[in-house]
Amino acid sequence: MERELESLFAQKKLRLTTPRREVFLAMQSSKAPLSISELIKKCPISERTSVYRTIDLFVRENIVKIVPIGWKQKYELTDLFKKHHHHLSCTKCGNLIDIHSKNIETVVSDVARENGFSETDHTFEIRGLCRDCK
Amino acid sequence: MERELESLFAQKKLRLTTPRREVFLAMQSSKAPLSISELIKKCPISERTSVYRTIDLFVRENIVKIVPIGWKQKYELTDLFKKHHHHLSCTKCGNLIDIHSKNIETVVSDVARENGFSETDHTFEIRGLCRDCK
DNA sequence: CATCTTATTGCAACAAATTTGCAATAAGAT
DNA sequence: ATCTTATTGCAAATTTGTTGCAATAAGATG
Repeated sequence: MERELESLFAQKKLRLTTPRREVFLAMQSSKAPLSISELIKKCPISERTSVYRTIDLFVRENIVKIVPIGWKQKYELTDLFKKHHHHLSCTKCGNLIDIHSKNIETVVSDVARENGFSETDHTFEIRGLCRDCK
Repeated sequence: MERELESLFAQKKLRLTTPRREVFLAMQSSKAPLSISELIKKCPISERTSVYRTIDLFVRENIVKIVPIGWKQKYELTDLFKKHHHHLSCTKCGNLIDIHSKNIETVVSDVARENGFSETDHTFEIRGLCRDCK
């Protein structure tokens, strides 16, 4: 998997540097999406500035995507690394549940088609109380 | 409708001040959701600070809700003032299309129920190219 | 393996966005 | 018309994000 990273970067002709490795591993080891400030905390070896630059790079290179979670922008690995999914977000305990729903995807493409839209990306989130909190 | 505003505020026991009136009217007169900086520009009478405070209040009071649009946080009046809808967002021309889809709502409640979630709110956006841009 | 080239880093300085404290003001109650 | 107190405007502080540049280290080359 360290292996995997190397070939990924080689393929994209990007240098595999310390901050890039650190940021990628931080993202990979987190079960939930991370905000920039969380990411900066999780990457103590790298300068703040480098984390910003790295995450920008990762977004451009389609390694990481931006997801809006509970009204904040967060980052998570793209579908290349993690199966496409959406989130249920508990507003009480803050927990996130990953969901994989065929129906959501169907609605997305139906709505896009009906409106003559060529979809590149979509966002879906449900907020509320989870089983335990309600 | 100015009438409407007054009774709304009276009901919530909030003072109807100049910044609150200005922010509300700005939101109401805009067809698309607004970012804070757009809102500040649209509210020249009120201090920047007051716009921040007002929008926070409006969110707390469920007058305004936050919507993620094209990776930015924007604000728009809640369903109390504008029929519930979602957005198609063109990444080329920046245009927004409002959509009212029964199917989306169905999927939302199905998914929530299946996961023992009691839904309070949800987010849905499709990004891509609109009819004209593709 | 040593050397070379050049992308990337760290740091410091800057700029922008957001928050806070507080005295002055003005809503709305009496 | 007066009083009480929430809210405002303003200035200062803080936090968040950006930029320029010299030093460094990836990875290419011989």
